[in-house]
Amino acid sequence: MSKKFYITTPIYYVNDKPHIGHAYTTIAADVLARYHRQKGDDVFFLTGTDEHGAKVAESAQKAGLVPQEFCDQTSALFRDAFKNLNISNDYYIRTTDKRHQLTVQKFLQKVYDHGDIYEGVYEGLYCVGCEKFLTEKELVDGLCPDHKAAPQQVKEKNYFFKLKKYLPKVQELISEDIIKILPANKKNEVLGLFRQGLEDFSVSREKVTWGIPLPFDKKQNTYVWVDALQNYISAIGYGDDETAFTKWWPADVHLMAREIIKFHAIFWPALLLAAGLETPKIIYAHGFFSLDGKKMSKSLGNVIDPNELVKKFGVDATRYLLLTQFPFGQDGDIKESLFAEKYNADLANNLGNLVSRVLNMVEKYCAGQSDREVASPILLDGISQAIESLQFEQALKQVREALTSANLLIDQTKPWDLAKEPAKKKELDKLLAGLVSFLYDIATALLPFMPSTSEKIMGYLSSARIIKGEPLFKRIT
RNA sequence: CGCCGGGUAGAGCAGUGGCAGCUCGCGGGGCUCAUAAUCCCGAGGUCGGGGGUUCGAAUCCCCCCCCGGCAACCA
Repeated sequence: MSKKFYITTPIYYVNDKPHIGHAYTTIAADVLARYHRQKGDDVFFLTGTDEHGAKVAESAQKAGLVPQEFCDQTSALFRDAFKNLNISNDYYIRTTDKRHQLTVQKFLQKVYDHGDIYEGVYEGLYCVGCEKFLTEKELVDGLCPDHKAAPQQVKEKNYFFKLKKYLPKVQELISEDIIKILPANKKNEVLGLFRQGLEDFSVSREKVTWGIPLPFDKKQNTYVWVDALQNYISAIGYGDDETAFTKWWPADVHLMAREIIKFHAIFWPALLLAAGLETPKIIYAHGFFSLDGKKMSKSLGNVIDPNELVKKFGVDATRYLLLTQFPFGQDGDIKESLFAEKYNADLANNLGNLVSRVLNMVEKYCAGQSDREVASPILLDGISQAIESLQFEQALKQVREALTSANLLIDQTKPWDLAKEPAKKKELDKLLAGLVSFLYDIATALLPFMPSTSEKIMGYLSSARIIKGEPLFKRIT
């Protein structure tokens, strides 16, 4: 019986265009999804877009669109970007989907009936011009930066979730790794949040018009985070398709960037407990990019569009380059100028050229005939282990090292000399068969990372008459 | 004392107790199957600073300096 594997990315807020950070998380999730499929697991891989909230409504207005149209447009940008990156998600959820909205209402009703949502008062600084609450941080000299006006202290009726009631339980689940938070330093960070103290949080907004109405008070809309988190259960049929839901839930991995870990590690499990559901197994928070030492931000104008990378390097190289910049769990700096360098060194020279030289020799010296041997468990096991612990750069490093040693082996054994002596034909055949098998293993290992390249290599090697073919990665000059 | 990262060769980064490594770049050499690719040798490091633990520290502990991020609604 095959194991089920349910993996998610965060759903991306449509207030922004897809950038390299979105691509990074989604590619990583895709690698895991493809790896598990390759292993024979039954995989459900979810990604999508988060579309409600005041900011979206505001952006829509600026764009001269009604919110739904605006969301349709931006959500499509994400969908296209992921298609470009060869992302193999099984479902693409949008929080404006009818099915999702119904789920959110069912879920909240359940929590409400359970007595864990109560009426309270939200107090904050409200800017009439923006028609929304501002945080202290957003203010400039105590004024709204857009309207140059002092915000008013305003109270509104809100519904609150009894987070505090569930904190001890959630803390226990995290401490005991029932909810496993990775990497380990992120677990410590989350446990630190418990020590600093956490308050009940508001699950609704009275003045935000673009959202899902609360089932028990239609005048209020669901707070966007509460809405968003539930994508993980609505996508697999909570309250709608019990068979599917039972099959997939709980999630095996929620993958995300580190800035949203609190919502996933604390708020989300607490809400799930209140609704009587299981908590996710692993919450993995990866690092952030900085670009040339600067924080990636729209105002600095240093945001990289993943579509541009794909145009320049191709899909597989883009996937490879993003995952090999720095260890997955940490933050790291990247320089766009180094991409081409790494592309040439690792992909064109090391991998691409090795494939070329092997294929060419088989074509020339063996009339395109070569037998393949069985896979080498040592190489593949090491790589599997690295992938399962989400050490993608480690996995790819092992591939790189293997390629280097194969290049060395060719130089040492000099097949071109063997080819000159008919007496050594057998030795030559055996050598090349070994290399062909080796490349097949490499292609197997690379399948989750670079699916098209991997298939291309396998195709070349499996052909009845092996020929040199086209270079896998052309050098960039 | 707010919390969390980071500071390792010219550049970019691995490495969490046992001779300091990888990629690029640089200098020299080899090979010719291959995408001017590949392979070998070499130069280049007080592992931010100081103190401590240890037979042994980039790695563990303490103090300090510098850089970045987070600090309740930021996807």
